[in-house]
Amino acid sequence: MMEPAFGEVNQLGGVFVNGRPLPNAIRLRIVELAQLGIRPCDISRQLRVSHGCVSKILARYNETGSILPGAIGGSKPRVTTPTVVKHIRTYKQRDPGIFAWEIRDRLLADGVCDKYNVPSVSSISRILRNKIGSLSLGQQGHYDSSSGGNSSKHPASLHGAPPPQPALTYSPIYSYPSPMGAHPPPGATKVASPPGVPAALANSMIMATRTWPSSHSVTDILGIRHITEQVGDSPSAYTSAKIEEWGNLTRGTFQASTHPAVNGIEKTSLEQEAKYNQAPNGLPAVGSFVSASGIGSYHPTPQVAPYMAYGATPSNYVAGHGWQHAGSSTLSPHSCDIPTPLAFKGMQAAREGSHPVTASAL
DNA sequence: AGCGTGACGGTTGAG
DNA sequence: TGCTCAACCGTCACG
Repeated sequence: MMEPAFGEVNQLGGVFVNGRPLPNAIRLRIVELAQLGIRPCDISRQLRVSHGCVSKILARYNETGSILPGAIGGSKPRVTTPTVVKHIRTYKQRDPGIFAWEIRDRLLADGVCDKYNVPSVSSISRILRNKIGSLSLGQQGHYDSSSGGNSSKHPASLHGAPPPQPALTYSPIYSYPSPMGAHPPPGATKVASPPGVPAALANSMIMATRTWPSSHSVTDILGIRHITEQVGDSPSAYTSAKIEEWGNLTRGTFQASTHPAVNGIEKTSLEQEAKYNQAPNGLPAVGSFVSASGIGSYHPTPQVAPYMAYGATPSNYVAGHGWQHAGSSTLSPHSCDIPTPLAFKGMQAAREGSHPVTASAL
């Protein structure tokens, strides 16, 4: 339903899909530009992304070190897991007169829960009443403690500080078991490694961004250069491009810099993209298109079409980066005729100063 | 002019 | 299987 179809155009002429996050390519770009010293307002204009969004993405990046969007959809993990209930029951059995708030304290003290997932007093009361009280406190079916499988994403990763070390029960939820957990962000300059922030995620993104100085920089990673070429003129091209993009970009981004980067972590993001990738709208064309280009290409061929608005815009910029600047560029309705020169100069300068990004893309 | 913020209309996905 | 609902999204407009 409601497939992204064509997206909408914002006041700046940029294309976006209401309700959906901006492609990682653009998110990454925003951060990258910001790191180059470009002002948010200029970034906003150049990428044709609302300043509110730029602001938000940068703020989040500064806070979490991740450029990825938060987990969308789903439900919050339940705090009253079987394990918790089991403990509550135990407490109650040992001390029938125990108060809910005491149980709460004990759950914390015993490490069954941490402050982030400890049930509220009222929840505990409810448990006592519904699950335990009526059970006559007798041992009865033990809940299988592993239910935790609730593989959900949890919001905490992005904003809330996730529990330092979540109760086991939640490990799958709160602490993204990151294989990378071991090696903290090498270059994690800014990421204060937010507690619990999916280290992997942070890492990955960080790396993605931090590594960019390499020849494989963003441009490449993002494969933005294809923007112009891919964009057909037909609507379908437009669409497909968009969809495709979701599938590739990240993949490319992540893989490019950090291997396992992706695991689990931003499952959300990835999955989402995967989803997109699957041509939800059933456009055959899209599907094939996507997969075709998306498959395996390390540097995905990115078709950032819908957002070309941003890609196409600064032709100079584009050209400068070896993007296939198809002169005309323009593909979409709103492609961009909007001149956005200034900032780019600065940016370019900045870039050139540090590292030529050009070539890699080839 | 630039930026932070909240309302708004939208999508997503676990339960 | 379909629905609910709370999470997130980006844009827009206001201050």
